[in-house]
Amino acid sequence: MDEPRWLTDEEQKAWRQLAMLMTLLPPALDSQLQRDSGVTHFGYWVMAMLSERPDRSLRMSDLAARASASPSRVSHVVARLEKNGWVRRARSSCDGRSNLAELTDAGYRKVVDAAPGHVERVRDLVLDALTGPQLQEMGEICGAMLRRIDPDGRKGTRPLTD
Amino acid sequence: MDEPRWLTDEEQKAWRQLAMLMTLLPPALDSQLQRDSGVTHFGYWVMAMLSERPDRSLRMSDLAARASASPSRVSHVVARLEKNGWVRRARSSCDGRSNLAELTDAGYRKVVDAAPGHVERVRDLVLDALTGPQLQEMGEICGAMLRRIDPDGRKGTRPLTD
DNA sequence: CTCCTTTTCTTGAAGCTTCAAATATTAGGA
DNA sequence: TCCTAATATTTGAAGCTTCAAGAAAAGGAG
Repeated sequence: MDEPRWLTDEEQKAWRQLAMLMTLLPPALDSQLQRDSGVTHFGYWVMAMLSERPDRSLRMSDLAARASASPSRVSHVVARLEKNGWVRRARSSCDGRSNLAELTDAGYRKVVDAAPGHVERVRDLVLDALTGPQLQEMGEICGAMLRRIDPDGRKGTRPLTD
Repeated sequence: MDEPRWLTDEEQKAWRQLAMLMTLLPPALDSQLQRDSGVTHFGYWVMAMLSERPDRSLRMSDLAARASASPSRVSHVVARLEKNGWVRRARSSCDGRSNLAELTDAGYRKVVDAAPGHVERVRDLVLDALTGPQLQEMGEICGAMLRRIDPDGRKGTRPLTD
């Protein structure tokens, strides 16, 4: 029954700005990628993760951890990417439960083609909007919130034997 | 054909933090509200906007502007809220094109009931994660990005005659 | 007054995400 | 070995968002 600690004006103002950003930024990124490359921002993100690996592949669960998304979401997205011929799935040889998602050549080309336009958009909307110190500070601020949301910050996870 | 300006390590790191936050924060807020009150974060947001008005109502277009969302999205959401009996729609008397969305008594109660738990969550994940100066800085940083995304920052809009 | 344009809002379909449940495989213990 | 639990992933349905198109009213020119 404790009276909740309502937000001060300062807090309310800052929180509203963040809420607005969360509402407007994702669609702004999506629309550019969708229009120019026919990919979702999240789909692009997933393929970019794969493209960074030496063998262009990751276990589904590691992919999910790196993309900060639920296994289910990643599974659906990869299914769509696979339908487009950009990703291929194969069962892991050492653990029959695991699936490996691997970027195809077409998928790699897709990422490479989409990257410049996407980077430009990120620059335009995010990076160029901020001063150097602000950029630094933003990283720390986001990090602080992320630690609250996901205390055991998923990152490297398992050794990836296969 | 200009070579795009790729991201520096600093930029990449900061941007990834922000991207992760955009992926994780909305679901984190949604799940609390959905579980405890059966409302979406956006649905709550819309009802909260209405609840702040003296007459608990807004024109659909103003509601959309304040919620930073497309008319279509607001229309669908309000339709759902209306089905739940939380919002009522009525054609404006002075401009037959406009629709007024008005929070019902049940809707008002819903917002009031949901508010404490939601505020607590926002505190937990966002506000309590930051120092005072960081909070201030976050507001400014978000504001800077928002001005890039939506240069003519929608806010007060029209006079609301009715 | 009529026609045309603009504004405001809604609609339906398609796509994406979530949730709960199902499947398949490995691991651990009696 | 067999049984149970834990792990890794998928699936289908329900709900939400977007997109493109549509309807209705207002404003303005002729």
